[in-house]
Amino acid sequence: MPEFQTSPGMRDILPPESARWRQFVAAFAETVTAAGYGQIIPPLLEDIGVFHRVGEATDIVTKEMYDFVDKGDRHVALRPEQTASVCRAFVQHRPATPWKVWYSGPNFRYERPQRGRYRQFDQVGIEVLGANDPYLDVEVIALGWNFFQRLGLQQVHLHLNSLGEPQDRQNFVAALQTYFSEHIEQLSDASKVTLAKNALRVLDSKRPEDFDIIAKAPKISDFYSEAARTHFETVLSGLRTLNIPFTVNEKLVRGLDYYRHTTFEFVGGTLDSAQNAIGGGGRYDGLVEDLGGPATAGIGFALGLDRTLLACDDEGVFASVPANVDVFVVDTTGGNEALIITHQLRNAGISCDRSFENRSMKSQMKAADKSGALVAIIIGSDEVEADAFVLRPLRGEEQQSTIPRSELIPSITKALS
RNA sequence: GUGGGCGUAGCUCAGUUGGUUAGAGCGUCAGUUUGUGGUACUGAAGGCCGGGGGUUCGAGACCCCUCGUUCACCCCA
Repeated sequence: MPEFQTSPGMRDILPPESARWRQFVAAFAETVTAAGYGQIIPPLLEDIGVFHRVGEATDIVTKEMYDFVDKGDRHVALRPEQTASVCRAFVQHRPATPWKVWYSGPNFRYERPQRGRYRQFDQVGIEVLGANDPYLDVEVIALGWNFFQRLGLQQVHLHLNSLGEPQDRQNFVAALQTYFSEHIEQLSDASKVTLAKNALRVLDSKRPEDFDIIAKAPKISDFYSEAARTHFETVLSGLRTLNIPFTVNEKLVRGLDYYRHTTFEFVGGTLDSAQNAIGGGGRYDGLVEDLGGPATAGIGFALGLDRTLLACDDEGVFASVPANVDVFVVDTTGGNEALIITHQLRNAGISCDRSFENRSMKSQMKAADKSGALVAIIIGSDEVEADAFVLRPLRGEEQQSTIPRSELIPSITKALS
């Protein structure tokens, strides 16, 4: 074992896997920029207060944050997510609304690693600040849906719920608290602990012994105000109009107080139930306000790369490994010819590679094959003398041919087309 | 934070109730008569058997600790 390895929960993404990551982010960027979203690149590090506002006194903040005091005595933290940073940026810069942004990049949470869960993990996401319109909810959800379609994931399900207006939510939580307290003996031990902290999250329990009592619990839909019901129904009918299938799941909740109205999750059909959520989001108000800005409506979602790529593996999408280069230059004269030709090709926009350390021709041909190149250019002493090169197709039955140096670029361009 | 599984070559793994120079496949590199890849054959390089301590005449195998990894719990902004 080497002396130095990655820290727990951190890993290197090497080629060719890294190419998949790039494609993933590129596909997401194309999906959302086509809908008018601009990219925001917030810093990895924020004042810890930015994140404290997100979830006061939860495990999130108390145990799972990468925080430290910097050399200027500032208490800072590596961002555990990007929504809070986006809201902080909104307050700091006050852009015109609606402000539609997308992001991608690593986040950090000090958790015990397991399948699809790392301490440094990448997410992509979008947020829209300053518009409280159910059609925007539909747009945001539809963009997530479109993205999965674009990737080729067939088995993603959309789960949807509404938490109502703040007052609805508050009434509902009070009713839940009363109900669960009356039946506390029937709850699992873990859920008893959860109840003491947040009654809403008990609904989220995946423990079978809780299922019965949860099934009989008060329903959020009985607490909706007229406005909340109208908002939610507009969202649902919008999704139907776009032919986006969904399941209303009243157990889909968010523990944090500033969530309201629409919440949703994208669930991977092939993943185990305990960790099948590959992305989620919802409408939130109050977060911008908590960070010192004006009361501002917000909605967004984030998708985790790791779990989404697991789902891609399961469904066999994204499997093709792209070739490294189109052309491979084989030079048996020592390497100077390859130096010149690769330079010319690259300047002409043609991808190419070569061998180093003056290996045997056979060895260079092997490297050419492995590179995935479509053609090899072969230069030996004969070719140097004739001021020519051999163009050898590597895929298919075509014969090789000798071509004058002056026709390098046109001949290669033709061979690749 | 809690509990279980697993750490042997770059990778995937064998390794017999503890017994002498630790193996295979893949990969890498080099050859198979002089300038041609994929297939085949030959050969080579490459291991403090995760680390530390202990038991033993003897440990890759057994015990303890530790680190890493993995699965689950927990949590999930």
